[in-house]
Amino acid sequence: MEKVISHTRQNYSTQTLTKKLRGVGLRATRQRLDIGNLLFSGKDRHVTAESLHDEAVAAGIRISLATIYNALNQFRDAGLLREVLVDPSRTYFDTNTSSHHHFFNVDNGHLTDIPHDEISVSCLPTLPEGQIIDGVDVLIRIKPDA
Amino acid sequence: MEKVISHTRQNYSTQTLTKKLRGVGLRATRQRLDIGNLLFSGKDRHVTAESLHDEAVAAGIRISLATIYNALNQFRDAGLLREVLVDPSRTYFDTNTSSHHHFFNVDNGHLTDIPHDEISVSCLPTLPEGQIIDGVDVLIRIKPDA
DNA sequence: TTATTTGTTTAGAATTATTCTAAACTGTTG
DNA sequence: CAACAGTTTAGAATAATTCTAAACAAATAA
Repeated sequence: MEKVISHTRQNYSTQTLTKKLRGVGLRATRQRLDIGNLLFSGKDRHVTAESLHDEAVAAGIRISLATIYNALNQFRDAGLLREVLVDPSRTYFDTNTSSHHHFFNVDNGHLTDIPHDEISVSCLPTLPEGQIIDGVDVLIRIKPDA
Repeated sequence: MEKVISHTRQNYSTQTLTKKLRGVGLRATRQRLDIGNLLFSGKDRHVTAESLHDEAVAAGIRISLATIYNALNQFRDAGLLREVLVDPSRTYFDTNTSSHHHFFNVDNGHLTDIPHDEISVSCLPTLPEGQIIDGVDVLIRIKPDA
């Protein structure tokens, strides 16, 4: 029986990712590197724990669903991901953490970013006593014409 | 053993409520009248299935949690309530169905309305091909100052 | 009014997303 | 490399919500 040495997946530099994780106080474990690789390699993405797990499994990555949940929550807490509210029945995460908003296609559940310069909120409202703004979310629900 | 005739709760006219329900194709059952009474009697409200059930029980209303879920979903589908996205772990309903937005206090979970004239979204963004707007939600998350 | 039909309620089971537990394991630091 | 603290994991636990199917009540027909 031979031991198979899995060759390193490395679209996004492992070194860069490691720094990113260490920078927010997380150890660069194999699992976090693997999913970080899936999340941060290319363009911005929107995932759920389940969808990311499916993708990892399809890519031959050995990782439990619980670890995906842990990592997504840690990444969010660390500011590496942003949680987006679109559907009360599941949680979506966005790799784009910059200030921007979303289109949510109610017909097929697809979520897309609205560049921050394409929308603006005139925030006149008086905040309740002693409160400050933690964040602003704009969600534009869209559906097929007619 | 005497039969107790429960006297009618009637802050909000039962007749008006009955019309409201019939108007959207729902039978005016005792349970729907009772919770309609809780929801539409006074000022605008924000509830969850659980919170409304607790309130009903406290008011001596006999109604199961499943019925609350059914009714809230039916009321929402009928346009009598509006679902508000604030917390992926539970669903909130707003009795104010007019166009308006929300403050969500992340510290204590309280939800308050922002009058529609106190905020505006400059909606320049180009919609994806063949799509139209179904609705726009603005959520301003607030927290205690420092 | 009574009978029939169809919609509604309900308890409890089932489902689903998510978190917890505690044991095995692995980065990291000295 | 030793030791510790952080991490992963399978599986159990939890919590919100929906489902099931039997009892019941509102609307309608007769």
